[in-house]
Amino acid sequence: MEPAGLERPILAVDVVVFSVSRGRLRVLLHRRGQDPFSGAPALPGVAVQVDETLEDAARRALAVKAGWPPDAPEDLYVEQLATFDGLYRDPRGRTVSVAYLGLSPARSAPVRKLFWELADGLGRGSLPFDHDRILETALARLRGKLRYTNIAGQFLPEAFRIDELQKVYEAVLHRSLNRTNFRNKLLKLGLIEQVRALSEAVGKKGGRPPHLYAFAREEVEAADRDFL
Amino acid sequence: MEPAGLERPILAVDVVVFSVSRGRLRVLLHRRGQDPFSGAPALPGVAVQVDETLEDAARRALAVKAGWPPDAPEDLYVEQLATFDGLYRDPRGRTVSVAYLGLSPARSAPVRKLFWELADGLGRGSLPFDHDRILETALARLRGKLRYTNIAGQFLPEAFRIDELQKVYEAVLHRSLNRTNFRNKLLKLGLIEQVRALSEAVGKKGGRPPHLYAFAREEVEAADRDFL
DNA sequence: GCAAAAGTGTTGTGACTACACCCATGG
DNA sequence: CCATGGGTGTAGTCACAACACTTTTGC
Repeated sequence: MEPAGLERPILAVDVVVFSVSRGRLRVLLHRRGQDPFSGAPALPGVAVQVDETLEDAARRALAVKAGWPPDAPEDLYVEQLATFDGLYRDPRGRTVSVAYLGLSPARSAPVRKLFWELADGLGRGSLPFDHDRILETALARLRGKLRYTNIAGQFLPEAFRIDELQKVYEAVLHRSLNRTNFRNKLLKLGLIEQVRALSEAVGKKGGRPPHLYAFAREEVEAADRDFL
Repeated sequence: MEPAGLERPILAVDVVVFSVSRGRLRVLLHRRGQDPFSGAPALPGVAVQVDETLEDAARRALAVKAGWPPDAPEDLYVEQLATFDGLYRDPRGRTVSVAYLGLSPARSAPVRKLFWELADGLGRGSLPFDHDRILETALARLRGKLRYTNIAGQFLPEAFRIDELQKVYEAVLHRSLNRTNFRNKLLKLGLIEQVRALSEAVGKKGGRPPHLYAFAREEVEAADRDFL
């Protein structure tokens, strides 16, 4: 019934990796090496091969296209975002792209260089294909999940100070939060718990030494808020 | 391993259409006509063609596989759910499937026959491929969106009584809700608004005639609840 | 009048906001 | 001892669950 041959859409993946450093939300982009849009910054992406999962393809895109360290992708947090269709145009033919959302803690300098500051311009007509829309969707998902999951832990080391966590939230949501209530809310929700007092006050100029906290072990989807 | 030639995954769509009738949540299934799993009930799905969008493919699957009326798919609400990978095995080779979630109001008898009651067994080892997991994901999405969007309107006609709406919520969430508070909450959220008093009391045996309500026009994503 | 269903009001509880205040450290 | 942050307490407001009560119909 169906026409045989190569009359099928090409399946690809694109990856949006966010990171927070120096109080700013940043996104991983690479400069395209081939046409179309050669030289333009874009989300890393590859065509999916028959013998790899979508998530594997996403990690491969980071290594092959963006120069991510070959060992590092393994422990990077990634989740599927959505599948994009229609706007895509490519000389190779019709392409459907499964987008992935990745979150990375601040890392070594060579990796940090891959990230671009998420300024107001980015994501509004500045990226090729439909990457603007993918980026927009990724940011919306990230902001949504901050509210009711422990996903922000992916931006930080195992143990962290509450003020570090608050900076992450403020960078992602792009507005300032009340210090006291931020603290109380996350603690009462059971999202984070105190680990131990900070012994090493690294390069502080004063002030009471903070405690260290960690996100609760389980992948908290924070108790589906009841509807009535 | 894989036959040479088509060294790319096959792209397919599967559709989960829910409906509520007689106080029960139901899902559209069809009996497969070909191997594998010939004769077993399954979600309707087709391979995506180069010249159609994913959503078009999803609507085509309903018409071709499930016998959905050819004119009706146009106004059926559908949204993309997620893309499934890995578990899928098919003689034609590696397949990646983009799942769609559809919501249908109660309709004519021939269409109603396509729906299966969502009993406790369904979705737990009873469907072929990874359709159990797709169904589970669809239900979770539907329940989530009930809480903060006007999506439930897709199950009902333009104007409806509040008790009808409550039955929809109860069927989907699978628990009973407090009549008074259900009413107050949806009204205060601004999700629904009164249209006019009901003139025709169709076959009622008594009681005060209800008002008619409608969902607020816009696709209310109900004001992103602020985080602090 | 009485049952039945729709619609309204009331009260207690708990969450969130916006503060003021106390604590522990470096210089 | 004071500047600098970390940590705790509190009062007002608002949303919400539970439930009693009133309204409007059919019979």
